[in-house]
Amino acid sequence: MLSKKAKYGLKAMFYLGKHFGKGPVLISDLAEEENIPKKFLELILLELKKNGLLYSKMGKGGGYSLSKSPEEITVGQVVRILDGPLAPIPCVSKTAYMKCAECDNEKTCEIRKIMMQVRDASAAILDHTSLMEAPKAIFSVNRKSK
Amino acid sequence: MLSKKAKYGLKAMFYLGKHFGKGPVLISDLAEEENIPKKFLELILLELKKNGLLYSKMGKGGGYSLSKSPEEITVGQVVRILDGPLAPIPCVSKTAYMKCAECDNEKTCEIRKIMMQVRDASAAILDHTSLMEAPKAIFSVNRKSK
DNA sequence: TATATATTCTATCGAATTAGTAGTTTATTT
DNA sequence: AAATAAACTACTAATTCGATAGAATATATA
Repeated sequence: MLSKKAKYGLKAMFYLGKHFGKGPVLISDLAEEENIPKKFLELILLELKKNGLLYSKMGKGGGYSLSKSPEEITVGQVVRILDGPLAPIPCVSKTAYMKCAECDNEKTCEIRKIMMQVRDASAAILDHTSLMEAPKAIFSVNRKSK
Repeated sequence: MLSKKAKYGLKAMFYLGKHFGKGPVLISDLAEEENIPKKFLELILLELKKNGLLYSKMGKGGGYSLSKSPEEITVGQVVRILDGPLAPIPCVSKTAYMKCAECDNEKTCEIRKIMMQVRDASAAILDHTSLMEAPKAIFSVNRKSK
């Protein structure tokens, strides 16, 4: 499940994507426009900033803006920062791999094989969808064998 | 993230799949073989039984077995019972749809469009992978447009 | 330099979820 | 009746989620 945090974060990022090049946006405005609890949004934007996706400026005339163009920021990046790895289980994560405590033979683990496919499919979609092209459905899943 | 509950449940189901046709399996044996806390496993098996995936018998000579052949049970079914809908957000779930509280225009919601793709990709994999064919990689994700 | 503005930081909090455990009850076989 | 094994009920500790509160810091401008 996508957390509210990630959902709010994505909303904010899309909003900032639409405003890209038009100067900084205030947290307050963003919160009101997108119906996000302001204080919660503060933390979210800060986290996205610390991970290099946002630029901010304090004081009058300040606010938040994307640190690069919307085409260069993917939904996958945002989700990973706010919700952690896309992988359903740590042992199939490419960005945060961790061996299963119990599992002795990773090669033969059925669960791992399936979840690997799920991870790959999800990552393929989320990592190739930027804040610009988001609305387009650019992927499909095709049956191969059997 | 796949919960431990679902992970244990899948392990148990694969185990029962391998023992299909060889008589009932004891919770105790299953718990020990697969390194699952016995009491926790009890609850899991009960839930899978109540949802029609397992058959059980009390008393001596009793135990658990699949209620149908392993080919007929998919990983998706097991995960949905134990962890709920596959969809990352309720508004893209086919089995447990729920409108987003805030969202006024579902058609134009970017997040929804992306998560719909993720759901479809995940469901395609999990719903077409049975307890038998689990180890095979039968799907791939192909880029379409752009 | 004082003031207003806006982000940043630290801390806390209630509710829900997760991952179990304990103990009792019921059904079944011998 | 005794042994066996699942079924049921009820907790609980620890963590995560979704926030909120208030103070600190940086920046612009008058």
